[in-house]
Amino acid sequence: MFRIHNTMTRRKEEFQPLHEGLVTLYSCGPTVYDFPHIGNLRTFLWSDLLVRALRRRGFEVHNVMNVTDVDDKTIAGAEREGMSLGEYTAKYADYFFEDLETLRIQPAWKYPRATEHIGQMLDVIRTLVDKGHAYEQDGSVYFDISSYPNYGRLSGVVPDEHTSREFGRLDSDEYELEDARDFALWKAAGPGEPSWDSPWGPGRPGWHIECTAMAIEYLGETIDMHLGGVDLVFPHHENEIAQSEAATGTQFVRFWIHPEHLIVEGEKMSKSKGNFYTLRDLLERGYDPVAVRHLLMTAHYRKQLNFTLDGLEQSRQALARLWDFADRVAEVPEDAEGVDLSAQVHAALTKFDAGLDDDLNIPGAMAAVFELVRGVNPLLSEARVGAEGRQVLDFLADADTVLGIIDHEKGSVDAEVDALMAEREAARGDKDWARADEIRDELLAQGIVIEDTPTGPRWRRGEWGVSEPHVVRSDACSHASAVVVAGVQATHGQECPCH
RNA sequence: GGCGGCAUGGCCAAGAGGCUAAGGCGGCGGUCUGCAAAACCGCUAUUCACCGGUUCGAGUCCGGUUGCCGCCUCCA
Repeated sequence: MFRIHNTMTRRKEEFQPLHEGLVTLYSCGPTVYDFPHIGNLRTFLWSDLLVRALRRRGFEVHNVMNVTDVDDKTIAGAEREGMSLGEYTAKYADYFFEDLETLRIQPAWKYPRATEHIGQMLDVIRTLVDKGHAYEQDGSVYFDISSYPNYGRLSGVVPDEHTSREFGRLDSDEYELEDARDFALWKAAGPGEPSWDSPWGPGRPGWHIECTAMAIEYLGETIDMHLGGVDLVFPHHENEIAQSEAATGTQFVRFWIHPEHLIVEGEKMSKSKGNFYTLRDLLERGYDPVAVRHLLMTAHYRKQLNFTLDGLEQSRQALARLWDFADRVAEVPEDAEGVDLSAQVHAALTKFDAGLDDDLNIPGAMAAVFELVRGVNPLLSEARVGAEGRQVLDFLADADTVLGIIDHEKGSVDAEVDALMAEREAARGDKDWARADEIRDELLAQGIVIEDTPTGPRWRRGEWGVSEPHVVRSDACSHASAVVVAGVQATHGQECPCH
């Protein structure tokens, strides 16, 4: 039984989809005007984890994430970089998709672009005007909040004239509105701005209407889940509800899910504070993207995550433990005799599922994985794990369909390393410790750690997460050429001018 | 100013009133090892920001105080 917190009711509720076996999920996606920062990515990651958890529960999931490619920022950005709006947004959309892939975020079912759904938006706006929920003024169309009595139910925020005036919305708005709270569904084109034809003259859609139109287009008038960062609760999601339900006359969203923001070193992330990170920034510092993924999911989604470089280091160590464990289990010979592990694996699986089902408690689920690691590790050391180790590997693979952090490449060593290891074994046989240690040091310098176990020596990477050279795709950023070799921090430490 | 959220060991972080307060990282001691490494064991929170209250019983519920964060304005 899957339970999830619903912002509308402010409590955890048992989830069942409207249509048996199929979950419809709409997640607010990026506005493609800049590189995604780690805060953006955390929200997208939680959307990914939700989808993965639902799929593991046996549901088919139709998840849609919009790409906002027309608004004030994209228009201004295209102007600044001397590109067309289409070229400009395509460039940043590519960066967005690259980052998702780097973080092992599975592709959504659909990624609709706002500019490709202008017709559907105009349909909704026309319906709202016809039904008396919206009005035209000077070529723009506004939603009449007073026509929708339930406004404010999601956020608890009901702006009144006093609030609006205090924050200058009246002054800053060049239009004369009947009600200061009303928001734009359609904006009349300004000079030189990209525009589309409409019954009210050339213009472009307001931000809120895009989600309504595209959600209805792909998922229907009532969707099971809608996810977005907490900052979107008001006014974005509040406005979505108002315009959607006013247009369709039926419930728009059954479950509202809002991941909290992350903060950096205890403070809100902002460019002016110098604590603003993109994924690329972290990769250039030599961190493994999987460590970033791990760190972003260490705190429950409804709690703020304090993102620190020290935390990234902790994640790196935790992954090293996990990966080395998985390798050691995988290295057990097929025909080895061993003890029964089914009870331990079953306990881990039970606790793992309980975590996922309880409002997506990934930290709790992850604890189940580590408890199994601690339970099986001593058996490995004593060579008491046999063919039953397969159960452990199956569990890890199963858990990883949600977590997405366990799968990794161990890589291989070349013949020269093999030869050195053999030579070292021979030296040890002769009790030539000096030569044996010399070889071990030599391999260590190459980033390869040798461990002597009861069943013979084994090798592993010395610095999981920083030893692999990681080159950001050259077309993504011509300055990003950071290469980290064998656990040695990159010397390329300059800020990229393009960031 | 209005509204909302959070405060758990050195760090990160679970914990829908009641077994000895998960898990990860780090530190110290030990076992194992030719020495290491890894792994494991023990120690590192008689206590959950502070003050009251409800209850047989509260980290978990209520009120207050302090601190931090967020929304109210573009924002994941």
